[in-house]
Amino acid sequence: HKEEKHELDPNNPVANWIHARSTRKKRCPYTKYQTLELEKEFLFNMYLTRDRRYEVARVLNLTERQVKIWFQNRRMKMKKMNKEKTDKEQ
Amino acid sequence: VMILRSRFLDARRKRRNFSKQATEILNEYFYSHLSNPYPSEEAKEELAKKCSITVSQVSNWFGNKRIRYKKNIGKFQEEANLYAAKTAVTAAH
DNA sequence: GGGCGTCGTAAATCATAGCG
DNA sequence: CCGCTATGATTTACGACGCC
Repeated sequence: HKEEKHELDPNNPVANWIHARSTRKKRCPYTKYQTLELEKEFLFNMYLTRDRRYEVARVLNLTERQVKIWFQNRRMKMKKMNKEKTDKEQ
Repeated sequence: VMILRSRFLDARRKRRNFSKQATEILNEYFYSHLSNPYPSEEAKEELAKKCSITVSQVSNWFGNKRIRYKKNIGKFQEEANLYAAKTAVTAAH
């Protein structure tokens, strides 16, 4: 489930690969404090309510979108860690 | 507490480079699928088994390989030729 | 039907293995 | 032993698609 429009260029195989959109925001590592607070919030609950998200974003000086995506990524990380843990036990 | 936990998590970054044979297998797949180096989940599982590493590690390897190859195709030209020749030989048999 | 969910990934960055 | 770079892993940010 992953196809984007692209034109063929036999001389450059890379031309067929997925391109990042030029409008994409550059990755900006969060501070220790921001990460710590996000982790605490995640410990409290894995899913954010609308106003909890607003509050966290305000306090940490992040956008609501960044907070939403951070939680999505954090849930994926947890899932991966759980899988590795259960895989190891079999 | 969180500090200790984060140190513990960072400790997981301890790693060894993959074996020569594993790298060989991954590179063979990569260069023989250069026009679309995105192994399916099943292909990843097979590669993981052959390389004695996890599926996650296979995904990491392809992610790193794609971006590093794309960033500097010239640097990998020799390697690309090597594996192209190698797969040509095995195909001839 | 817009907004949030997962999934797979790009790209940058981190941490260190290991070579010269 | 040391500095540097190659390499494996982790962290942000998003597109594609799903569901309600």
